[in-house]
Amino acid sequence: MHNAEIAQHFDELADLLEIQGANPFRVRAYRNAARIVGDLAEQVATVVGDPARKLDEIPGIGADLAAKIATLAQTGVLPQLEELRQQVPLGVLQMTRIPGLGPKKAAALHKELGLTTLEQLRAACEAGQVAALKGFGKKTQQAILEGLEQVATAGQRLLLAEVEPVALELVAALREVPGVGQVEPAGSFRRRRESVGDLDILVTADNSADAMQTLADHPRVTQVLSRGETKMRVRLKIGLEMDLRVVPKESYGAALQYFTGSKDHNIVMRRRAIERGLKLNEYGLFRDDQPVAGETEAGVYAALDLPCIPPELREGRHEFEWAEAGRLPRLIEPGDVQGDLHMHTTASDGAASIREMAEAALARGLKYIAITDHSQRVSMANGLDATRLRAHWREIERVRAEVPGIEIWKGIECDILEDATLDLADDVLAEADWVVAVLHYGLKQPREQIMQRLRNAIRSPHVDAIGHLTGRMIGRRPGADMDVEAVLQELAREGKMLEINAHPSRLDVDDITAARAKELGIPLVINTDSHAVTGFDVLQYGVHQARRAGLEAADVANTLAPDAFRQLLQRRRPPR
DNA sequence: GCCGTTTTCGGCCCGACTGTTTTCAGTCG
Repeated sequence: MHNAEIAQHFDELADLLEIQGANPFRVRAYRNAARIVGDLAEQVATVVGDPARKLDEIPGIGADLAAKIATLAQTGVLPQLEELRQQVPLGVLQMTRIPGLGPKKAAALHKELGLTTLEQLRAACEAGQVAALKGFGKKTQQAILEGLEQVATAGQRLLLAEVEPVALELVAALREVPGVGQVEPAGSFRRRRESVGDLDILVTADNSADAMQTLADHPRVTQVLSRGETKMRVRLKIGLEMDLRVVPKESYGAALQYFTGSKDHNIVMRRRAIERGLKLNEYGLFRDDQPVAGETEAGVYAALDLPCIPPELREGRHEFEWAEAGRLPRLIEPGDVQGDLHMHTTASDGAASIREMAEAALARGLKYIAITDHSQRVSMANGLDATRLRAHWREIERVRAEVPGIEIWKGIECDILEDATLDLADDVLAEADWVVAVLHYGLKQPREQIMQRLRNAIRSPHVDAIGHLTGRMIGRRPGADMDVEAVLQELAREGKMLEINAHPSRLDVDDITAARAKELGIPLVINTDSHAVTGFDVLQYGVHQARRAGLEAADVANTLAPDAFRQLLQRRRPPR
């Protein structure tokens, strides 16, 4: 069983235990374990099979959880979970997805009214039975009825790039409000996660009323869900919920730290505060109610003996370990990138010519690009066969003279076919300056066939890098089933590069895989996969993903100057 | 269920808002 599935099992176990009223800290241990396993780059199944490796050496995993992980990895079944599923009906678990209904209330509905499905819950609400229950009332009953509708059209996470324009618009509107000081988006948006589940915006002001009214009246907002003195929650038209928090300016740093999260990161921060006889909350860092820090984020970290950890690293993974050891990476920045090695032109499915792409890249400060149109298999995208490709490359050579100041490389995005061969012959690929090999078709093939395809591609002397490794589309389709660790080992062995595809719906490879690639010394390349001159704008998303992986400029090959990149390529290429 | 230069037992992050309550539990982030 894969890590992601193991994580899901532990989360479900935690949900079920919570409904049964188990010790909340025990529940947290399971949730913790779900997150830890989900974040592991390596498949636990391989660790379990290795007698030299021990799962319970991972912080947060003790003897008991290690045994349960091993059971799940090997058998795919956890007896304790099966037993809980018998005891708690699925419908009761589903009730906790209704906003405002938590494990306690769901358990009460089950116990007091014998409800086991969402349909029964609806009927009980309509019959007025729920309002009569102790701890419930008319408003709760009405909220459940409305919540049942929402569960049907469940609020999905949105892509970071979908949320960004709306967030920036709301920030701009709040900055206009008289009396408002700083306005800053926080939460997973500030951590630059690939998708955002809800938006958090922090405001400093002595009086929250005007900021809250501005938000309530904003055309992007459809409904005010709750509104207090310092906190307001609204629903946005794009389908996301948003929290507005208002704090005084002396609390800005502490509040920004707190609302940026992640939850796991903050738990460690607060524990550090306690260890030092301090208390940390969103208003500041206090010793005996006297403020020690709070105005700036850096001040809060410094008072806890830490450098200011970049938001992208605040996931409760390795950031504290790195910070303590003085090994916090100097994260890559968008301006570090000098080349872009994955883009399309009108020769296949792009919207711009070679020259237009080169000029747009030059205008953005790039020093080199590789034109990588599709290979013939991608007929839908007008993919190139050998003849057309060679003509295209001659055209590239011609355009080089027209656009000085930028190097234009003859590249190809070569499909790795379903039968594990490459879409173009070796003699053609050998003429390319840059070959990025990718999976487009047959993503649902069995894992072993996918692995065979990737192995063959990586071992080809003509392939320089693997592009959008899994083929996933975030929130729309999963990637191909593969043993990522084995792929990375193969890349490291063969000295090949790995792409971080910057397109916001791909961001493939993800942060965890990129971090593991760095550990193995595999050079990453961040590419935009542009299909138009505006395509270059997505570079920042790839860089943010790299930052979340803890990558420095030195870990990303296309931060090199053109000559240095070419040398790196030559060193890593086997003789052709 | 995890963890230990305060501890192998007894802790485990902290506060806002709502609704149902007359002082607080549940939910959420």
